Amino acid sequence: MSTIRTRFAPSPTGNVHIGNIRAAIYNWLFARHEGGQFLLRIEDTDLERSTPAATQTVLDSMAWLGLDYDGEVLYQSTQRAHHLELAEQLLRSGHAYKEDKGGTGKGECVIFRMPGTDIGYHDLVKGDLLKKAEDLRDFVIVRSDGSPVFHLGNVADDITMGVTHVIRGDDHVENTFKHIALYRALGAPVPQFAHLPMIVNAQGKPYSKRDGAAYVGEFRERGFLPEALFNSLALLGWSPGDDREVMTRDEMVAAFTLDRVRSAPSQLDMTKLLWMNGEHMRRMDPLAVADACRAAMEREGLWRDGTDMDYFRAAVACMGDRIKLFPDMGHNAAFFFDEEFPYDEKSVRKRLQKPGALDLLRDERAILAAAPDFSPAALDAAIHALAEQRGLGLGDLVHPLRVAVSGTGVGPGLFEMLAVMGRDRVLRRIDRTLSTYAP
RNA sequence: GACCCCAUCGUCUAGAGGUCAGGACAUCAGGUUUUCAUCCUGGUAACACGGGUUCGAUUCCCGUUGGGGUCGCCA
Repeated sequence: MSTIRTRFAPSPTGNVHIGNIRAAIYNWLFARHEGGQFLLRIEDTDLERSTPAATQTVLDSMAWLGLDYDGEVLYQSTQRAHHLELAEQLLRSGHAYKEDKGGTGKGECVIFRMPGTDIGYHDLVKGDLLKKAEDLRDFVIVRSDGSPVFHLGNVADDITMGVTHVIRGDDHVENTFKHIALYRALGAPVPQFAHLPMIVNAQGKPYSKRDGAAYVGEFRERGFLPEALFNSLALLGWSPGDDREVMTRDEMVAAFTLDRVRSAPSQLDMTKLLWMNGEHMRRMDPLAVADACRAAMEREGLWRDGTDMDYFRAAVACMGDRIKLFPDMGHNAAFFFDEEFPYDEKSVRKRLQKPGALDLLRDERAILAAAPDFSPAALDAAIHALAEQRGLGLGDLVHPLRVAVSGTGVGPGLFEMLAVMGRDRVLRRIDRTLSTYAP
């Protein structure tokens, strides 16, 4: 009774590419679905780039997305002696030989000898794949400076970790034939392989930094929800088979199978990701949404110390669907917290600088000052009554008032917004507006 | 160049011989609304091409075209 084991084996470079993290997500999803284990190996053999900070970036990205791994992290750099030992073993068994490859004078390296036969395997997403013997070449497994090469370390560590399913990007399919030969020569069971199509840009080329946000950290900084990025990335190449799209982690775990993974590359649609983010936000607890907005605003330096949390939460709730990303609270709703909010010139011209507009605003102020109750319904009734009394449309009263208290022509429903702001604040703002624009 | 992979609306996808080719995002047109965002209704929009196989191909096979990947003492 062997249990399924998958792994994510990134080399820490300081950034985690979305294509890479998607591979991690699929490994995680598959392991969780099968009740198996999801392991983590850091391929830190490139000492130049593999700094502690770079490794921490990988760990942070995974934690943020909820990709919890089983057991201890295996740092590949600790396995060097073992890798070299395996190379010796291959040398002894005749599966490898030493040679000054290319006669460059760099010294002898260890080269793996391909078996000279065709090698085929069944890829869990691409189907049956075969490579003819003549298309398979011997390859270096230990450099002349004595360091093990990727292929050897990768296979050796997967054997050590007992990995049963290797799920990775399809830029590795060609390597797979080499790896299979290595497993066999080492007398180890060959794992199952599943190669994922890449995430591409509109030109069909690998999606990169130039195409927009390409690293997990960037999505986090922009204020995306990890659930939304997880969901979107999972759906890029996989679908549950029904029409569900907005899904929880648990739902995806329950539905995930490798045979439903497509083998054609796909593009990440930022607009749909934004929509997905909104969907997940709407499913969140309102208090958590407010906290996340605050955190995002703090990150961007938009948070004002001393802001009353109850007022902040009410304001967030009032903004509702208008917030697509958490930082939007700071971008589009700053007027809630800023008594010196700027006035949108166009709105002022259109709503406040028309004949009689300011007089009307004074009347509205009087009514608001006298309103027995500052609830949305009561305010609605009061302003409605004034409109009726003057024979005006509701808009004639609503628009100037909105600009007077928020400086902008767009925002939440006026009466809800006034109720959240409260009488004192509203009156103060009207006074400011009046003194600013009164002739 | 050699080897390999891929091909359904603009995008993400469902589809595993017979469907009005379905859904989502985007888009367009109405409706609701004090604005915006929502929300509701409806619409436009796809099987790359050519051969087969079959009573019947989006679906199976071959080819063409197009796109991509790999060909390191990188990972």
